Amino acid sequence: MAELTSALTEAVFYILLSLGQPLHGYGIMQRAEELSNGRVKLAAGTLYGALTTLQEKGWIEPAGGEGRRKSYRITPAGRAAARAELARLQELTHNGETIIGRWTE
Amino acid sequence: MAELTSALTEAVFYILLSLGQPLHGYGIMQRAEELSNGRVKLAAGTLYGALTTLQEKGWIEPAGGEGRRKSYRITPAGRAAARAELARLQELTHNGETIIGRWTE
DNA sequence: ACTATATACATCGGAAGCCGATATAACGGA
DNA sequence: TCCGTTATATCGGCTTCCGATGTATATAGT
Repeated sequence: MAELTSALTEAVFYILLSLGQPLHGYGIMQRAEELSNGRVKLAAGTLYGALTTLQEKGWIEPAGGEGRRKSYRITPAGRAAARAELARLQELTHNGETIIGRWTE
Repeated sequence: MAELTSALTEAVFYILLSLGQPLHGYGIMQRAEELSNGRVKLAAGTLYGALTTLQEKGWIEPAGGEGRRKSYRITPAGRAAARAELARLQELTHNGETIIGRWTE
């Protein structure tokens, strides 16, 4: 019933955003940093752990791979999750702007 | 280092937003639910745990209390943290909108 | 007077997520 | 040859959240 658990972590959100096209794990790391203007640097443990749980949820799936690389692609369920998260963020941001905007100091 | 740990949790963000005026713990629970349009319901463990850690960080402080109630107020450091979090959320939302907007399906 | 509900604070164990360190290994350039 | 980059993976530790449980008072209905 927890509404908070339904929120995606920033790591997961950027992983999903990084998969506009199929990409391998290390590429996701770099793309997430690029998409966030250098702010989000995924630790290895975070990334590879998330890749496992995201596959279990059916939000990403293997997309082959060349050599050592393992590529992943986002699934329709993954896109839906990212869109739902965006809606949550928009509401949260709006609420924050409204409330903080009323602070006098 | 970790850019992700610098993010506030939704629970903490709403607790700070709830403290536009001094309020006691149980009141924060209700105010957070109200501010989020019923979406965020803080569990007791989450709330009272967070009140302790937020005091340790100096983001909130005791503000007296009538009878059983313990009131808290937000500190300048707490307001700064909330504003920084809002900026992060604005950037995150903007990035999400841009990238998801380019998805074809 | 009895009972139910709301108010109010607090702690506990479990689950999940993130981090940094560590390990392994192939590749390319100096 | 040595080093930095690429690349995947696991581990222990820490923090945070949740739901359950416990305790206690206040209020309102019957």
